[in-house]
Amino acid sequence: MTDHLKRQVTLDEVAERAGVSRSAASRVINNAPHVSKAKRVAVQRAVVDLGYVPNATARALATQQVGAVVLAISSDSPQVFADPFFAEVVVGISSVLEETDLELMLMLATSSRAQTKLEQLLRTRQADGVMLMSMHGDDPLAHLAEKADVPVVFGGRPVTFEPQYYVDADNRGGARLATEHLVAAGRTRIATITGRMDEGAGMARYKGYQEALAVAGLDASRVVHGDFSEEGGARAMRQLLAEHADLDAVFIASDQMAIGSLRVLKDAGKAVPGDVAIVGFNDITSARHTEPPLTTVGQPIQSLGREMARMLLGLLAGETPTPLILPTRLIARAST
Amino acid sequence: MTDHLKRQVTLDEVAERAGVSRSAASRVINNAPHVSKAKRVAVQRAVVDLGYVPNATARALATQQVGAVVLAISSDSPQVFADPFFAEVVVGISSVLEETDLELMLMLATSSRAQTKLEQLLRTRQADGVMLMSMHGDDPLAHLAEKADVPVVFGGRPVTFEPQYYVDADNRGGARLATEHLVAAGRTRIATITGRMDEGAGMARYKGYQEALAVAGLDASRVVHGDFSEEGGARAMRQLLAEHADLDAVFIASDQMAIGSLRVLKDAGKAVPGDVAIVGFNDITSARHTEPPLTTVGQPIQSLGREMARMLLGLLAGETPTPLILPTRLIARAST
DNA sequence: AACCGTGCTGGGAGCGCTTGCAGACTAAGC
DNA sequence: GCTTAGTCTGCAAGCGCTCCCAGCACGGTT
Repeated sequence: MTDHLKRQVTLDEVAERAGVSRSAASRVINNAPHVSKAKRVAVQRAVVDLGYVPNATARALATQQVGAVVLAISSDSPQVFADPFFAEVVVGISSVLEETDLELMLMLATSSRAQTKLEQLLRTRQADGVMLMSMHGDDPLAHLAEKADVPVVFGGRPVTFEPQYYVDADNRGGARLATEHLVAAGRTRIATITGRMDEGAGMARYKGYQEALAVAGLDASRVVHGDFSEEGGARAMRQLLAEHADLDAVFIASDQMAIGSLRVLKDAGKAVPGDVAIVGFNDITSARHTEPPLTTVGQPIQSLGREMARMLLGLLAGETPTPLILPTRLIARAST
Repeated sequence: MTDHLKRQVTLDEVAERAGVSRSAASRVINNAPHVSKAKRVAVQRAVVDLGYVPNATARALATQQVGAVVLAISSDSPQVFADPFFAEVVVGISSVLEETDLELMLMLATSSRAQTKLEQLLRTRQADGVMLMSMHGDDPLAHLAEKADVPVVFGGRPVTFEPQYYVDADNRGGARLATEHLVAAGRTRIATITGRMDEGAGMARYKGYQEALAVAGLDASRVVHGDFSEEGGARAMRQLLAEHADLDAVFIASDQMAIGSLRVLKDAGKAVPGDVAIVGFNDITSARHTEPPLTTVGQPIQSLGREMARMLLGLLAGETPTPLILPTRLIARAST
């Protein structure tokens, strides 16, 4: 703690040094009109001489704009955020925010204390806008957000309703792609391990699977519900094997679960893709390094973040953006 | 954009409804002394009746405290942040911040614009404190931070100097552990693929390797410098194989590089760990899923974040914390 | 010569909150 | 009963900035 006290340079000092009024100085800082060339230059000089930087707080108070948006992750477990997924989203968001004067605040609303904070935020305009990723089913926050006092864009869609503004990945389309891929490979007894059915992504991927099989005229009853986790995937695969010993392929709603499944399959002496073909979802880094490398569905995660930010910016600018669904694509590797 | 306009409830309204002065109301909000029980209760009632939430901006202006700290990642590439490492750090940080009234702001200082922003932040107290992770060598920001106008704690140490407040993982110790493990396994021609030598972690891990071999009286000249990336690891391994065909083990400064190396080793027909034993660093998730699963050094990443936040909190409270070095540990798997 | 833009200019009133301070009031202490 | 200390209480002065507004100067119209 050196000299945290040497007071900040204020607008008044700048004005004085430049020999103009505070109002005039303010105008040139925000380069507003109605300032003569001469004064404008004088102020600019003073600014660099003094090393003036506007006080964001004071400005915020005066303009009633915070100058910051928040990315809120509402979830029941703090660990979800450890998922690299979010790191990527953040990179996307931050890449577009970087070109604005907005700061990014992060809220991991996992404890009830944090949830309350988020709620208040939504009500009381402590941020100019929020990007909300709500992970579990009927999150009350999600509803609250819809009628919030501040613009909200959703990342992903809750299961229970369709928010007004959101950007989502085409989970259903991706799942269909994956399943069709299995069909095209000649598999006929195609099972699925779903994600959590109280999450939008889990539900959508399951629907995609059903659609593809319906089109192909195949049986879509080999279903076990998982939870997106590796351990859950292993469990689900054991159950699948027990209940549907005849399966020759399975579409698994996340790579993590696929990895768990692979282990079980190996222990059970099933060859992949010989006996059973596997396709996962997400294209996490690990998917390239499994044995065999995992065929999976990739989604443009950074774009997701980028588009969320852009949409929010649009909202802040008074536009009325339309929801966005980002394409997913099949990445064929050795597990099919 | 519904009715973002219904004005906020202010302290004055609370005071009026409670029949007290604004000062009194303020005191109970901040539960300061010198308020009679009766008025205290009255104000509290008014607060809930009105749904009052203090305006953070106004408070910040009055108290000269922002109520937020920032996590800044200074780097030349935006992609570094995509590393799950940071997601974990953030989880740690946010878990301790959650119990305070501080918000977390994120700055990925990757463009020069963002760098400038960070610089100003450091000078002008736009945050109450900052946690800085500076990735590349002689980052001018790092020096700037040391004499900043606001408390700064470093995550990891720059190569060029030792900051006053930091928390770091015991990279050197971990590397020593890893190398000793190789020695203990009877390997004698132990090479290393280092990380970037302009990063603290890269340097420290290299030193640890050297130390261990010195103690064991073994040759420490089988060295190739990598860059922490998977591709770089592959490249380095090819070079290593070409220059030191006799090696029987290699300590690789990151799991990513180890993964790249594994591929090269396989192509070269070398068995792991039969012909050459491998140990990585970081214990990323993928490390469990390589073929064979990777022996590696794990570091307590969430703790790193947690301790950074705690240290910053201490600083804000006027304490003078001492730097912290977190232990790393060897995780033995099948590659050794 | 009276009149009307048009573009600058600075004064000053906020934005919502904290806090030093002086006054009022209460409870002891002698 | 009067001082002394102690506890409330509200006034008012900020925190640093924005922005409305009235005032002014200047040049061009009638």
